[in-house]
Amino acid sequence: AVTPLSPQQILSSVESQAPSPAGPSGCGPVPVPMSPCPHVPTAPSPAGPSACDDSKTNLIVNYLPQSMSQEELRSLFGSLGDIESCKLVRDKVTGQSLGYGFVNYVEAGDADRAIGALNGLKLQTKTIKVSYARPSSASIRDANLYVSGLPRAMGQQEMEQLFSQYGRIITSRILVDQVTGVSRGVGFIRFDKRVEAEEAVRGLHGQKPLGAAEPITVKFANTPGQKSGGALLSLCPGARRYGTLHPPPQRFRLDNLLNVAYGVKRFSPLAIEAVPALAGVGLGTPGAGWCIFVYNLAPEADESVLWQLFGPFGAVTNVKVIRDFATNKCKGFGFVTMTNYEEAAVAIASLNGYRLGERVLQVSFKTTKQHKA
DNA sequence: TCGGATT
Repeated sequence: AVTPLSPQQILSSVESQAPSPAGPSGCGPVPVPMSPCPHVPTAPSPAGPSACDDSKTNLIVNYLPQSMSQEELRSLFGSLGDIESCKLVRDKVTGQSLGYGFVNYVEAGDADRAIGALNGLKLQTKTIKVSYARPSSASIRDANLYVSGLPRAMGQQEMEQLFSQYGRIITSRILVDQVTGVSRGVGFIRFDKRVEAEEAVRGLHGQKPLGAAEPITVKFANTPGQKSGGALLSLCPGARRYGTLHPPPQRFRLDNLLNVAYGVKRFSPLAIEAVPALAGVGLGTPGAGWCIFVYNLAPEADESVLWQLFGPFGAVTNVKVIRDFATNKCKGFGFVTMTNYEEAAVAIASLNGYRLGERVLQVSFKTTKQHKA
């Protein structure tokens, strides 16, 4: 039972925020699936060409803060006019906000004013995007592509230029390293139409961009919500069978940090997002985190070892054992991604030099890929 | 002895 914030409360909370850490696209790091408008007449519409035309009243709102509820969305947009319907899109399984929603006004003029008034509004750590929703249609579904192997020097504009020959691009993004801002060589392209995306896969998958050393891969993106498996294991890292290992006596906790630094009385997602230094490190920020290199794993080592070693130190979002392709044996190293810097640092300090059977682990933050001399 | 990557 959360009391919805009034628009004034939401807006006033904006004033105390630091500027949004916008990426190259000028937008926050939330997932931005563009989905068809959920406002679809279920009954045959009455005669008349404009009877079911929402194109001038129905808005899609992207980059909503994770914590914003449908009621808050309605409250914010309701301040600009009467709302016919309002829908925050949530994950089917978890009920978590997917960070976007739809607002359908009664009057087209209000929708137009809402774009002018609310597009670009900073809410907590996000900069919301307000635009007309495209009509719901099967042809715009599954039009989102995942691209990897991009040259590090390629920017968003350049990537769009490469793909735009296949159709109208709705959104694009290149993922960047959270510290250096350097491209991670992977990105997303959403086309207006699925057939355009299909053509782009046919035309660009395995191709080398002009001047590039490596070919890119182009495939349909995973639907948001499917995470890399095993995350739940980190919640029950009970195993101690690798010897005496002492998890940090003093766990670093977000709520403690907040209490100390900001005098916040209790833990809440809203409070996390209100703290600039912690922005984007909460739950639901896939792809972010601190990557840790683990060396001297046994050939038989598997992912569960890494979960068990690192889980006690805090939030682990991903683990990976690197294996030889032919033998499927571990090549002696692996990677662990942890959400919080402090927890990662404690894990490294605790596990570097840790004896695992006959082996002594070397654990450090991952370095940048070394290139040959 | 530092991958592949999924907003």
